[in-house]
Amino acid sequence: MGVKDNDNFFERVYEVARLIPYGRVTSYGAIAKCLGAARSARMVGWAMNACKGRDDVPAHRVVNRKGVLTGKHHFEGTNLMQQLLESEGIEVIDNQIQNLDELFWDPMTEL
DNA sequence: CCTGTGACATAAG
DNA sequence: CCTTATGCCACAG
Repeated sequence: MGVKDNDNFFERVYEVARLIPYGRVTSYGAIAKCLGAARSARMVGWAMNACKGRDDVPAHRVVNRKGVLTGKHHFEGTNLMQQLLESEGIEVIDNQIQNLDELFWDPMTEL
């Protein structure tokens, strides 16, 4: 329907992001790798920037490799992202996800 | 076609 | 821990 259903890369990022289980997180690089563009981690983040307005995309579950909420500044307010994560049972201290080892969800491994 | 940009990743100091 | 620098790639203008 419409002129273009898929924007490809962006849509794919959103698709993977939607698959992130509740109370879990993943990294930009992991998603990028899952898409076959392991070196385009920045594009994933950029896609997130364009995800504003999409309730289907839990961007708050996507963090950087260290589990740091690097993109929190792109959410409304200053601590919305952290609140969303804590709301799912994820402990966040100083913008960093705790127990990342267990919470990390790898789309390559889990899928 | 070229340039700028960006919520990363990695390395180096 | 911090900042800088480089690579890397998709997209917008």
